[in-house]
Amino acid sequence: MKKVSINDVASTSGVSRSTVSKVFNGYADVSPKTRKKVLKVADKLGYSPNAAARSLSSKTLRTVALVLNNINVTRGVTRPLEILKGVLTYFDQTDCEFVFYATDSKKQKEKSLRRFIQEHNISGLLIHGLDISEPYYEELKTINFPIVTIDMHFDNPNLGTVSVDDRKAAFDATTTLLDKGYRKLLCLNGSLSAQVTEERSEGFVKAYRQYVENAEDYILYADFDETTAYRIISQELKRGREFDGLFAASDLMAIGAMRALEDYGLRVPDDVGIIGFDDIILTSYTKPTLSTVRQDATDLGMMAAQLLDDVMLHKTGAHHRILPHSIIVRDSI
Amino acid sequence: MKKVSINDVASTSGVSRSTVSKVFNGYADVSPKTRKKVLKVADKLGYSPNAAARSLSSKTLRTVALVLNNINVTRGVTRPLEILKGVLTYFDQTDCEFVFYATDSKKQKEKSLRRFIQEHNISGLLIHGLDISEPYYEELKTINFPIVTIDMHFDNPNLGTVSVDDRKAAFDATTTLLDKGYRKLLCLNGSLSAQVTEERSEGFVKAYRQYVENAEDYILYADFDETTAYRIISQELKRGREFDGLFAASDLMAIGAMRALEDYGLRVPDDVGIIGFDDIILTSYTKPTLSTVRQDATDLGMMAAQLLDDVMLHKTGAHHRILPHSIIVRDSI
DNA sequence: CTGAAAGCGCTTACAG
DNA sequence: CTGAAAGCGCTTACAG
Repeated sequence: MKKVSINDVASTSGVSRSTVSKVFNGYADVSPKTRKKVLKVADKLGYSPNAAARSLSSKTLRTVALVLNNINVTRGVTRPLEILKGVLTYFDQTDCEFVFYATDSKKQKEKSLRRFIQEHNISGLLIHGLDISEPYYEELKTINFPIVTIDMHFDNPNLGTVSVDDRKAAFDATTTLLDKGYRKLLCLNGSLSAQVTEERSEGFVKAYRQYVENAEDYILYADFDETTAYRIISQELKRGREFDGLFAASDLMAIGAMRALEDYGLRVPDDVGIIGFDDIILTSYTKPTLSTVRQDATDLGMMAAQLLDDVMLHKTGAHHRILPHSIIVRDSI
Repeated sequence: MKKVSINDVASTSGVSRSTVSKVFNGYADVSPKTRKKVLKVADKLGYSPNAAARSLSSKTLRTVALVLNNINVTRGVTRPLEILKGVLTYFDQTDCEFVFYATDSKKQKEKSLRRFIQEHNISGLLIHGLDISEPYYEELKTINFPIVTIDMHFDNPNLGTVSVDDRKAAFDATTTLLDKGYRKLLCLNGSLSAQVTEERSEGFVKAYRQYVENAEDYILYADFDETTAYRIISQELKRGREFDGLFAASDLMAIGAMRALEDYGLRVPDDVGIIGFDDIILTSYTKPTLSTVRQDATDLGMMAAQLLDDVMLHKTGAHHRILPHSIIVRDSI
């Protein structure tokens, strides 16, 4: 496959490079006749403008990046893929170049976000999945650049954010449990290194303190993982902890807890009602099926892309956009 | 954030652009002293070579692309993400630039693979998920370029391929069913528009014809999807089709079939034994848990990346590398 | 409406 | 060991 450049198109259609460029960039000051000829030749030659050259020379071409941290740590969690899908769906209808970048703690140490941005001439960036202990998290606190964070917010007024209202979502989940008549609740929250964790605690407390004094005391911290949840709940049961309703901050933890309860001889939802978070696919396949808080990750991705686009075009300042959540009631409560 | 270019580094460290470039490309003919100084300045300035410029000017820089078709059509299938992970894992340890490209039928019509390759100066490409009716499938038949296809093979000797041995895998799955004593089998195969389908049919037939005359007659074609599988199996049952063992060409179909059987009043594995294909996460969560053919998609991605790298470096010609599969026996047989 | 020329940020022979 | 210069494939004022 030999390369065909703008020069080839120019010479074989008998016009200058400038003109070819204008045609491909939709400038109006080209005669219809010329335009047509150029397009025809380009098509015959199989010409497509080189992205690197465009990115180098153009002042207006925008390239946006989606940075995903810790991809695929857990099988069964398709969230990153869904976010990616949403982001692509949005940017496919724009003229932006799209760059995807998967990172992790190690890579973050080697290359700062600023450098990545420079390297790829990024004009706007979406980022998801950071732990509060990671380098990029630190960097985001002070950076000034068109960035939209997904599921994380910072004090930094330069950053846009998109997420569900985690406080409200946790409040709603807890309230759902209470409405069903469960009164002795437990909240199996995620890792404190995740930003959403604290907010979910607050939501739980806000709802539950209508019934108990120190609602905080009924919160356990885990790591979003099924196995850990299984271990923790098993322990609690052995220690004699009594509860009849459980709000877990991830579906995987809810599933782990469900297994622990079963193994201990308790039944869901008769002895203990459970509600999870995320609405991953597994929730429809467990027995009993799992009630949960649904947040549509594809919508979240689209929303993030939209916000970033608005920010880049100065249609709006950076701010926090909320994705609506919903409570899905299945058989576990 | 103001950009810092090679010129900035050159001038503030008092050397030429050439020298800075040499430092960053690991050339040996730079004095240790100069190298150190340049690196220090670059670090202070936050300099990182611009990828577009490098890609434009360098004759040696390799950029590889992963093209994924129809990402995320089905929730719960993490395969694309796992492949991506494997590919990244491999290329992270090389000096290749990595480009990710999500496509679909519509995009394929708009931009040929050749054009994509030109646009991004690609020197090697990985591709997954094509249907035989799609434009890129057609294009791949004749293209001559370093390409490794994942889960598809072509007569085109220029292309490398990586996959499990689908014929053998289907044979092994069927044999497993037979070994467990099931004798009246049914094969619920995927769509004929997927390439693996025919091979799996062959594997099924090869194993089953030891027991029946026209093993072909016991193959049904669906589309890998749970709902369709449910519908088809329900129909067959109503029509009076009798079988005590089912090999499904995807776990999702196996699950759909399982539900159809249950709804019809049959029990798995007592009345009908089921084995699926892929080992998606759901298999461990259904009741009964699902036996299946395991293929590790992350390994597949790594293997594909490895092969592509070898081909690009002329360490080997394009050929077919087989990923080992294994039979996972769970409660459904 | 068209094209010559400068420039984007690099790399790479090549001369010294 | 170092640097001047050409070139990668484009875009974009600018002159005509």
